[in-house]
Amino acid sequence: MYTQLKQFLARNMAADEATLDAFCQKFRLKKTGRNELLLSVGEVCPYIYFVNSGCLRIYMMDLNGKESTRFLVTEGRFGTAFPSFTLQEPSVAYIQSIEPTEVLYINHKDFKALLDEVPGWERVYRINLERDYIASIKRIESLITMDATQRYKQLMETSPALIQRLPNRIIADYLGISQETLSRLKSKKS
Amino acid sequence: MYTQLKQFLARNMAADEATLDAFCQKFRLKKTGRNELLLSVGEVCPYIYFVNSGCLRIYMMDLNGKESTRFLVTEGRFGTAFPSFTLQEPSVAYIQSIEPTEVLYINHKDFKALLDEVPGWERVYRINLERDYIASIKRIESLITMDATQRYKQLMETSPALIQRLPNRIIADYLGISQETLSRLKSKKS
DNA sequence: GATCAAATTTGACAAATGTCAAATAATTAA
DNA sequence: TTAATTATTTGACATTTGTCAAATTTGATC
Repeated sequence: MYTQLKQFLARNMAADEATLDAFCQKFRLKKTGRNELLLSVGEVCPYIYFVNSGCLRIYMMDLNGKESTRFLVTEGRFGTAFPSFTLQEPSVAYIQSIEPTEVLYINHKDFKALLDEVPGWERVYRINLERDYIASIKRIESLITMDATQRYKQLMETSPALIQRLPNRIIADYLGISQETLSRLKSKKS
Repeated sequence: MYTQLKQFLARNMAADEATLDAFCQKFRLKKTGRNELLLSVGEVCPYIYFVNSGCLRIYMMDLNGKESTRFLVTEGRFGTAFPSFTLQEPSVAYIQSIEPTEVLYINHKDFKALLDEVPGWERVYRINLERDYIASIKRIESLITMDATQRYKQLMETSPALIQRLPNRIIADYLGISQETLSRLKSKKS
């Protein structure tokens, strides 16, 4: 149950088994089905999730019902409606399990406590924030410098598994394009 | 010289004057002119900057010479070519002072040392990372959900001072649109 | 203040992408 | 397996945005 979370920690943190266990025990397990909603717009996101298996999708919906995917979180990664969870304010995004998914979750108060109580965890968390922030900078760059074709091509190179795994519709609104445009890009490929 | 940096620290950190002084003394002062280049593509970014006055611009340039602005950093904020500085790898972006600018700067090694040596600093830095990351998430959202008109309107609401202060060209490539399109949006406004 | 350079605006047109509708294909659930 | 749902593709067209060129305005420098 905690195997992957421990691996995640051990990668960046020199901690003994007791510390790792104490850390992990703050998390609880949840299993969800396909297309299950974990958070709705307007709610304050209470949890941050660690994905053991499956895939979480954080997405927005506009007035016409058009969806846009902010993030996709697969095995071995933390994910949440980050602004809502961090600032404890109402979310503008939904969280959904696209596939049957197994997650570990912890509430905001306990998560903050971990930062105070577990030596080394604040550093590990900070380094992960840096990594996530860098990933978001690269995504911003691709959105302001590349057209749809280039963005799709880049995603194929960096995350081919995602493209195989997820429906077209979700890949499209992750890239910020319509599914029809994506469909045409895929066929027009040389 | 260190007034603003101390204020920045004091906002989130309970530290005595001696600690603040020790912290600040790791930074050196630099004054730049208009449109001066602080970092070029391909270089490993050695410094993170704290802007006392003026404005830094982190931007990219494509093969045709078209520029895109990744970030704008004004008074009282830290800024750098973040992926390059953090990972100490070659930068894909330039750093430029758009206006005559006064910055404090510190190299990567010393900056990392601060995280170990100054109690409370890692927390302050982590909280700022969270804030910057949240800002970048909101920017991604605006890029995948809004058209040019909406993005400009949003920028007018959140940062009217930036629009007044900076040339059209830079606002445009920060929004990911051409300057001609921006010019038309401004006149067509109802 | 005059001159030069840079920034902005405007027009005409081209290219990219979105929208809507329908047809087809694939997947899920009974 | 079949029926029902969901996903994907395709066509026709509308809309948005980009590109290039030129005119105009603004601002910097001597």
